[in-house]
Amino acid sequence: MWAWVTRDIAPGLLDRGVRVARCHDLDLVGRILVGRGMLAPGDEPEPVTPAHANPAPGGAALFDADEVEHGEADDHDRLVARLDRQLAALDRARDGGALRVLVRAESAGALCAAEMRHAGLPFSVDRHEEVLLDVLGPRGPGGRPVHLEEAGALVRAALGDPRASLDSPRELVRALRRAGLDVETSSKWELWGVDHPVVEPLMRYRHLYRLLTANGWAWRADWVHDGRFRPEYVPGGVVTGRWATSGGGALQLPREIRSAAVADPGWKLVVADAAQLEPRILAAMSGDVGMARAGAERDMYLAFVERGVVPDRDSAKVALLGAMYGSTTGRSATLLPSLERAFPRAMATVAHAARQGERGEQVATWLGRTSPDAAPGVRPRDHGRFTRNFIVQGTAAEWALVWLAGLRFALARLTGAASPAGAPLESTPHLCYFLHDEVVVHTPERLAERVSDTIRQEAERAGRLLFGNTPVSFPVSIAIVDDYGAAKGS
DNA sequence: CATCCAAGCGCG
DNA sequence: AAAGCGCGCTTGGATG
Repeated sequence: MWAWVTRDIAPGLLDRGVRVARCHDLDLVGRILVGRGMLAPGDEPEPVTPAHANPAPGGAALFDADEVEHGEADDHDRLVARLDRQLAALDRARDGGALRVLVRAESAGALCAAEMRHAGLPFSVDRHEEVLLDVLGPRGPGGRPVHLEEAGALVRAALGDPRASLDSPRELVRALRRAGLDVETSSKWELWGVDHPVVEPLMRYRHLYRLLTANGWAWRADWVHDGRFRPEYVPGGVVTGRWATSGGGALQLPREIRSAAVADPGWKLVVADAAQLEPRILAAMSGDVGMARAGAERDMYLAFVERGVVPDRDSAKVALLGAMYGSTTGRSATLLPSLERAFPRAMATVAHAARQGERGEQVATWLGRTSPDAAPGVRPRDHGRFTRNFIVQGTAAEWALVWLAGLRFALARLTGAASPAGAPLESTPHLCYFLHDEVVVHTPERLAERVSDTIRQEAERAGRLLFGNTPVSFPVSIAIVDDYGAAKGS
C-alpha cells in the first residue's frame, strides 16, 4: 500500500512499466475528510489546479507507508504527518466502516484514472477522418469544411441576409428577428417550435459547427497520439464525487465519432453500461421494499408499469428522473403522487435530502461524502434540488468507483496475476474508458467473453459491498465490438 | 493584452 | 419542448 498523491506519482511509474496494487491518495482522501469536518482545512495543503499540476520531479513525494524508500526528508515528513492525521481521523470516526470503503474506492479510482490515461482509448485517425469527411466534407479554400459552408449559405439565403453572423448567439438572434422570426433565444428547443425554412439548415449548421470545433481536426491533433485518445481524467473533480476531465472532453465524446475508437488487431472492446443505475441506487439506499423489488428486475421502468404505478415505460422514466432532480412542473410533477403512493420511503429519502439542503444543512452519500455548503446568493430551493440529487448521484458515483476498483483487480487475475501490480497494463485486458456508469475494456479477443462475465460479476459485487442484502440487482448491458460505435446505445 | 461570462450543446 | 441534477468545451463579446 502506497500513500501518495496519485496524480503526481503514478504517471511516471506507468511510463516505466510499473503498476501498483493499491494506494491511499492523500489529496482525494484529505478532501473527503475536510468536507466532513473530520480534519481542519488548515490540515490539508491548498489544492493545486489539476490542469496545471506538474508531476513532482524524481518521485520526491513518494514513500511507502511503512518504510521510507525515497524522498527528500522535508517532503517525506510532511507527507507522513498528513497520512497520520488522516488515519487518526478515520480511527476517530464513529462509524468509519463505510468511510474506509470510500477512501479505498476513491484511491483505487485514482489509479484507474492514471492507468486509463496511460493506456488510452484506441483511436483510429483514419476512421475519424472518414467521419469528418462524411459529415463535414473536405476543407474548402478558406479552410472551412464544404458541408458547413453549404449549410451556412442555405441559412443566409433563408434569412435573406447574405452577411448574417451565425457563430455568435446574440448576433444570430438579431438576424433571426430581422428575418421576422419571433424568438427570444436561438436555442434548439425554441427554434423547433418555429415554422420557417431557416430552421432545418440552421440546425444542421450548428451540428456541423459543433463537431468541427469540439471534435474536429484541431481536437484530434491535440488529443490523439500514437493511435490513442488520452484525455486527462480528474477523479473526484465533481462535487458529487463523479469524475471530471481537464482537456480532451473525454466525458462528452459524441456518439457520432465513437466509431473511430477501434480495438487493436486481434483485440476487442468490451463496452459495458450499468442499466438504470441511479434509480437502482435510490431503491437500494432508501430501503424502500417495493422499489427494491422493482429494482430486482432487468428493466426497472417496465416493472413500474407492471405494478400499475405508471401507465407506460416512458412515464416511469420521466417520473423517476423528475423525483430525483426535484422537478415541480409538467408531466413528471403530475406523476409524482402515484410514485409517492407506491414508493413512500424512496420518495421520502429524496424529499428529506431536499429539505436538509433548503435549511442549509449538509447531506451525505451512502458512504459518507458530504455536500458542499450553498454558495452565497443561492436560493434555498435551488440548493435543495441540488442536495436532493446529490445523495443519489454521489452514491451512484461510489457504486461506479467500487465497480471500477474491483474490475481492475479482477482483470489482472484473469491473466493469472495476483494483483494489477503483476499484470502488464498494455498487454493484458485493461480499462481504457470510463463514463459515469459505463466502462470500456480493451482486451485480447480470446478473453473477451471472460471479461464480460467479470464485468457483470463485479457489478453485482459492488452492489453487495455497498448495500449488503438488498434485492436490487445491478445488471449491465455489454457489447463485444471492434469499435465503440457498434455498441448498443451508440 | 489577459481574463471572465453567457450561450449553446456534447455527455451521464 | 422543457422541466429538474451534474459536468467540459468552444466561441464571441464584454470587461479588466
